[in-house]
Amino acid sequence: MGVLTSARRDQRERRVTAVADNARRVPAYRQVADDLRARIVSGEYPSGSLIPSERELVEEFGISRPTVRNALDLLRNEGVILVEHGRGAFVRPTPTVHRLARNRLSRKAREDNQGTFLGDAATGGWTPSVSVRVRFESADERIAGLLAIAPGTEVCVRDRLMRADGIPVQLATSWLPRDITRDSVLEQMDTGPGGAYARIEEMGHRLTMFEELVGSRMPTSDELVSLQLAAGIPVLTVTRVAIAEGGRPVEVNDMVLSSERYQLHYMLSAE
Amino acid sequence: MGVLTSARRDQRERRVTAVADNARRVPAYRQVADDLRARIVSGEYPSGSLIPSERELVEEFGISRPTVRNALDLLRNEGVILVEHGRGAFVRPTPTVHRLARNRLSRKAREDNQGTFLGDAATGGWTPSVSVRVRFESADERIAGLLAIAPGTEVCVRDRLMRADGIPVQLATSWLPRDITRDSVLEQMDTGPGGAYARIEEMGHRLTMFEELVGSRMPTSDELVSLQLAAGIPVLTVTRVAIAEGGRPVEVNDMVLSSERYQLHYMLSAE
DNA sequence: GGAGACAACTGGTCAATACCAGTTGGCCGA
DNA sequence: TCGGCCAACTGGTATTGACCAGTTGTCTCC
Repeated sequence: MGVLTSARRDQRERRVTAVADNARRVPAYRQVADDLRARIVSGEYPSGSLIPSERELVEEFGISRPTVRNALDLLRNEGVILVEHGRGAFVRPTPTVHRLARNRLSRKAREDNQGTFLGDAATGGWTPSVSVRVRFESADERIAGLLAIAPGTEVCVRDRLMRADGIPVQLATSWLPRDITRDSVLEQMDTGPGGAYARIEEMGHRLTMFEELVGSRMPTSDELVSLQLAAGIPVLTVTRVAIAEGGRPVEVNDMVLSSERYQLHYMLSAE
Repeated sequence: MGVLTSARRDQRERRVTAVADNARRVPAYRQVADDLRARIVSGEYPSGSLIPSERELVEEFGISRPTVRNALDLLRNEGVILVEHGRGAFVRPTPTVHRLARNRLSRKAREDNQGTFLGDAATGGWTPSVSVRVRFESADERIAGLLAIAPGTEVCVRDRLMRADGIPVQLATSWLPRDITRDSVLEQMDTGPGGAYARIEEMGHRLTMFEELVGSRMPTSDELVSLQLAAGIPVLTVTRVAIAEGGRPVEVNDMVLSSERYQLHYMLSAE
């Protein structure tokens, strides 16, 4: 006999007595989800531990398996549990958050290390690694607008996948006008010490500003795979435009970060 | 007879021929979701329109209702459709994005209008309204740390719900040390022209810096209700610390924004 | 002793069915 | 004419039953 039997009877009695409150009958699958969530936050099911199997929960609560699965789906979409076929459902360990340093784009920070991602790694104390793919294409409407060039102009595109301690944490795609990158190391996979921004400056485009546009959304299925995201975890999106002396935009950088592992840190003047 | 019958037979034949590819059998509910999603992006089901009812889809695809619901749940969690009990499922219209201005915290912007939210409204051209609740409590660990005060010190807490054109778009909670707010309009609901920051400066705390920490997560059930969020839409979280001359933090502000309706805009110096 | 088969778990998918709960519009009676 | 009721839609919740598909430990056979 499950706990829900009495709970439901209570609800029914409340309805019968026609109390004026708006309290709705709580569906069984919600009750189960709430119960399990409570056990997790209370520590009864510690982080990383296996929670009872679906069939065990069927027994315990006295409800059918679809209803149990409905409850577990809720917790999964909230990012509370992690389900593995053939193994079971685990309490999701909360990963450490990498805080993107507020000064990550300052000239000094850029000179001190190999690039912004490697700089973040140095600040955060984790081991970075990057996979790069370079290709060329015609600028579409959006990129052309952000780079202030004509649509169709050839641009150099750098796709990168960044890892922290081997775990994929960030996807980035940069677009640079080809007239800046042509015959430079920017069209190679490794841009050398100081990163791409150092090379851009060496070619006479002194950077003055970075503009960042921050949003958030659920990951696409591609991102879900490449960032190894769990269900119910959104991504942070950052579009950065690097602006050189004279106001010319020289790079657009679209970043996708696991919201579970990243926070962005900004410092703004009050003036 | 549904479209899936032949699709599934194809899969089975492919398995029998033992082709070396890793193509898995695609579950029926996934196929239905993919099909419906394709119809939506193709424009066959325009934005805001009603898609066929669950029972109609059962007929069309020749599958059971639980399977249809499974497919619709997918689309719902992706934010593709919006389901209303008793009415049907609608193609989700993509709402307009409010871009939080890069200069929203500059002194000039603050002087020009009633506060940052009202300033954003002026920039974005929508009609703002705010509900405020003021209360007092003891600072917990986190707030005390951010405000550089002793835990347990009494603080003034301002809870706000901001609306754009009547639609709730932002939740904010501010903590201010009571020694700053005592006997001031900051403990009233309406802080007057220029907003809270203007009052803080009038009391002799000239603001020099704002620090912002940006993250993202799925909404809590409370936030889901008060921000009227659809399933599958994450929220942006911003923790802002206002720092006065001399380096003293004078306000901590936790903001929760619908990621669907907000983007944050930052401008960073390259120096 | 080691490799492989297999049993016994785990979750994943799907059907058929029943009834509850909002919404809507039309019909009927006052 | 107008108000209210009700039928016929819509999605929401839950059951029972079945079989598929990964994972893992054990047991047997070589």
